[in-house]
Amino acid sequence: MIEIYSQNIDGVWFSVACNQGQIVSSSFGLSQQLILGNILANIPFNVPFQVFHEPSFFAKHVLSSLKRIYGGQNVNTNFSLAFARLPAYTQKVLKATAEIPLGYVTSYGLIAKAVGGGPRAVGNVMAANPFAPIVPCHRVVKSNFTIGGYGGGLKTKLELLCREKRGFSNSKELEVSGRQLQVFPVEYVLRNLA
DNA sequence: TGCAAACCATAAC
DNA sequence: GTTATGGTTTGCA
Repeated sequence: MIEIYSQNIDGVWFSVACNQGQIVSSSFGLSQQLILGNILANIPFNVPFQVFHEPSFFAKHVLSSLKRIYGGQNVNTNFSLAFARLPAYTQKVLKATAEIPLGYVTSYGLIAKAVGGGPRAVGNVMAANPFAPIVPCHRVVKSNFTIGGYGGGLKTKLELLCREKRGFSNSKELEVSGRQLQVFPVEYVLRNLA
């Protein structure tokens, strides 16, 4: 049984679907209806689900983590995510994205170089990210450090990145599935907006 | 700058 | 199988 919880914290809706301690999907946004739609679209069709009003202990923990991620705080996102039902390539891209640290961004193209495939394919995975904002797809931008797109709206993406600003000044290299992935301070994005 | 072409995994048909 | 679809990138005028 998949359990679905949603909660409004300080004017923003957060929602999570979980199954025995594993997160099947998560989402956030201004409209409860919209994010519930996201959640429902991402749960498998052959598993029964139920929507709860009172969060369980685990759900409470997840929801408050979502809220803290939304607030730009450093959060341990070591949750067990339901990757298994996703296509192999999608898993690789999401896992690479999950490695991008707070305060940094990278580009669609660089992720593509690290995990294979092309930039547009990476963009497609981002657009369908079932685990927002746990898998920080908002930290992926265009190669020229303009913002790119975002499911929850560009304004939201920008606000998230602003709150994640940590004053780093140098790029750095991550190791992702055996290859290097370069990440850059989020300031690179924020600086070229007027 | 702006436009066209190459790009590549998915989902839908 | 085939096609349509992007949260892209690069090259060239």
